[in-house]
Amino acid sequence: MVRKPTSKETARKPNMREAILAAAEELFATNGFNAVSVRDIAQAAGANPGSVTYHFKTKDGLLLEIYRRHCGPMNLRRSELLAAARRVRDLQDRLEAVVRAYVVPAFTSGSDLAGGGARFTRLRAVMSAEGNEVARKIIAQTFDDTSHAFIDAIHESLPHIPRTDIVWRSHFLLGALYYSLVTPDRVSRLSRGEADGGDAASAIEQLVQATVASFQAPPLDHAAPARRRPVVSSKA
Amino acid sequence: MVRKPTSKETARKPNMREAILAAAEELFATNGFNAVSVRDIAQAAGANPGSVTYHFKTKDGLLLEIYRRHCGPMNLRRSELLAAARRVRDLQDRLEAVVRAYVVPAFTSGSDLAGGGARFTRLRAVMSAEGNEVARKIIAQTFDDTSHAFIDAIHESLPHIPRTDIVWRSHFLLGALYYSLVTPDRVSRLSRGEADGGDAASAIEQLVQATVASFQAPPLDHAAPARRRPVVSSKA
DNA sequence: TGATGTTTTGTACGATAGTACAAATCCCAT
DNA sequence: ATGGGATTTGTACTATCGTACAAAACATCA
Repeated sequence: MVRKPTSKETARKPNMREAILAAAEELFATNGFNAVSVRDIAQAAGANPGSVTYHFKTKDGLLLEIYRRHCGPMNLRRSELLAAARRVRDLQDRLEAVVRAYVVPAFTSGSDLAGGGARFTRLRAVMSAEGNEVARKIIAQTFDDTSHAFIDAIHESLPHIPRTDIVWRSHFLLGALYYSLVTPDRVSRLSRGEADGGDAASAIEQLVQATVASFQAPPLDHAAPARRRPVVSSKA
Repeated sequence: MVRKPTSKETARKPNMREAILAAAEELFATNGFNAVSVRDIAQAAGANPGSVTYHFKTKDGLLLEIYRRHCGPMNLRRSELLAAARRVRDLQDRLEAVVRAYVVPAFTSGSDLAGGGARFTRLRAVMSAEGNEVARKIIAQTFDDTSHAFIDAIHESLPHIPRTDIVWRSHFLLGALYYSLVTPDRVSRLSRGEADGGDAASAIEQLVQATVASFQAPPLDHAAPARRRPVVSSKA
């Protein structure tokens, strides 16, 4: 009954619905789910609280729609980049390409929606931290496939590393990624202004290089920890 | 029946106060600050809602007290371990010791309080994600000194890496650390049961090794990205 | 024991939460 | 222009929030 594409393809007035989604996304990503009221969202969107109920029925429904809106495009983008990365010949280069395929869509727009994917990724980080039920369900059934695909791709590039280690390290990657989006100011602060934590390009490059190196670390499955070989040459 | 621990001194009945603190810590760390009501805390502690007000005045005051309770011991522990790590002769070993000195107290008890430091660290992760004001203030003025000390120590072991890169990578470390405590189940799930994300010893070992490798990655300050040399031998 | 200060209990209050719903408004095909 | 569905508005209801506060219960010491 909501469907009414009679003449002009889409809804004639997508403004309000979109504005509410954008406002909610921003507020949730910044303050968490529970700290933001429906009235806050409506006010930020220049809408009436009743409009939120009308379009999304409940507050949970609003969050759900935000996820639905982003998950598809973002995972699609990742799939494309991953497929391209898999075709890289050199194993070393391929590893970096795979990691980049995972990281880049999280920072840049996973879709054509304004604001880019960084906001949505920050939202995911916050929902994850809050243990939000709605988010947890969607995440597990939407992102686990993608995660497995990436883990497999990384494992291909590093066959001698146990899959378990790769899982841990890719988990660290996601944590680092989330945290970089949650508190970018901390980077600026600790670097005494020499780095800008909010600069996506820097964050991506730093994250990719650090992560590639972490994946390349020797496995630690063995009971007796093998003597690690020097990874950085002393040529300075 | 009960020995007398003291005559006057401090609280004669620390039970309730402690129970409230412990319950709040657990609930906040699991569900976030705003999702937990004072009544939830009181019920979990077997106390009356009024007791919370009596002991901590406000909900913010309760959170503040949780931080006060842990920050001191945890930073002390880190200082001790860092001082010991600094005395390690071999640069390679020292780097690992420094990273370990940062990671270990976050997982194991930062004090003698029941439950260990992991719960408090998880709490910090969640508060950070929610942008909690009370937490933000304490964090900046309590942990930044420690963070700088660790960054300096790492920089000592890796003089050829720009400080900016070290800041980024230690930021990633903290993010990975937080995320490991927030959603350990994801590790278990993605590894298909082969790894236990909740096992602190595994998490520490994996995190330390991955992080050490990431710190050792070549710097990327240069405009023209230098061709990275193979880090993993091709003997496999 | 009885007085005294501390802690716990019970309850109440104002504010705000999510949501429901009727009335008002808007847009487009007729 | 106009009728009718889609949207927006305004408002109200109930639940729960954080907090305050008086009374009850308790522990300690003269």
